[in-house]
Amino acid sequence: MTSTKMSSHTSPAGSDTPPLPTSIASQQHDHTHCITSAMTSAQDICARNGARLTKLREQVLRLIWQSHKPLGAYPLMDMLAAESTRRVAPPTVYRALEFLLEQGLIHRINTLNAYVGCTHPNGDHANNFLICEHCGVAIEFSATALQDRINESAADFGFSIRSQSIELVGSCEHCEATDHE
Amino acid sequence: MTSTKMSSHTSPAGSDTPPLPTSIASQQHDHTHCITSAMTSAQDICARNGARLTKLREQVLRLIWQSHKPLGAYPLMDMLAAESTRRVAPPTVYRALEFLLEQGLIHRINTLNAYVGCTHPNGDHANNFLICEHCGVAIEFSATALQDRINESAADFGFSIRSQSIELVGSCEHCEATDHE
DNA sequence: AAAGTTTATGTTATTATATAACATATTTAT
DNA sequence: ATAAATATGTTATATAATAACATAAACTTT
Repeated sequence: MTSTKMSSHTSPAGSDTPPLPTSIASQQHDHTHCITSAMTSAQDICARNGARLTKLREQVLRLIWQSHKPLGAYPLMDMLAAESTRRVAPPTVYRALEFLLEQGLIHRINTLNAYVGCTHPNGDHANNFLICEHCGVAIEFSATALQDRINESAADFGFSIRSQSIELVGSCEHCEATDHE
Repeated sequence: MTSTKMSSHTSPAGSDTPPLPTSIASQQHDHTHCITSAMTSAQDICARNGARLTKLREQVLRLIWQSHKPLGAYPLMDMLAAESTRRVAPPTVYRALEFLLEQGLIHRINTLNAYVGCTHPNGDHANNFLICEHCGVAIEFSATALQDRINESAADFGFSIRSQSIELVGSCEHCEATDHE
């Protein structure tokens, strides 16, 4: 059995999320790969949508992808300012975020008022997250059986879903194992 | 077949939510009953918890229960000010909200930054909502099958859930039927 | 009932998050 | 080259929430 980089990107049993590493939480994955893959994917998607991934937007996306921890708009603004000579104002950040949200390249985590890269911007884009209170990492996941129950619940009430937000806050495997008071 | 007040409080098939009227969305339910029942229930719960449901806290809860539409802290503040002679500052509101959240009497809707009365403060308190973009009503629901899939997804990742937020945004049955552009 | 303790509320200031409105620059289309 | 559309810059402001400290009300102990 040969070990490759991709071999660390396995899914837990029962989950539909295919390329999404459990090990994101344990910081043991090839994150450089995450970034380059996200940037390439972003270019493809924007090209396909006839949307312009400008220098600024690309820079914002790259900064968000520095980690799997949702990043607030103001910290992001500071990072942009640090990489630039001129000052950066809120609308600059929020417009880039708006664009990236529209293109499905990032998600907004409502419980944190923060933004994180979408790990499967091509597929379902289901917007389901496991958010660790200890390390700050947000793990995106999808599961057909879960989505079926969601759709069922909505149908029971005659409700039409336009967008959904499922955010489970707690402790990831790594942090649960580690000692945290 | 005799028609009673409670008869309107039926649940859709497949849902576990027992006393929760579909008709909340269509504004055809006995809302006075919602309020009085919520206030009585609140008193019981606080008494049981040894928590003090003060005049202010009760007033805030009553104001939140004026409708099934999540209410922002600042609108709530204005309503409090309108009912009083003195001015009301944010901490007054937020402390009352914090108390009511702790007692499980209200929920915070993250996608709206707003607060709504909990329609089953005794039971699961699952924090699942259908939020209508058109009329603003938030319908709380619970479903065992859904919760099972949620727990399953978390377990797949070795994740321990401390709190969860499921918010489905779209159109309620009534608004979907009605003409809205 | 008086004194001490805890809990709740009042008050002022500030932090955090996000958007409105308008100006300038850049890119795309004609 | 010009016009139109799109993106970014800039200033001001709206909206949401909390920190820090002062006062008041409620319970507790004697």
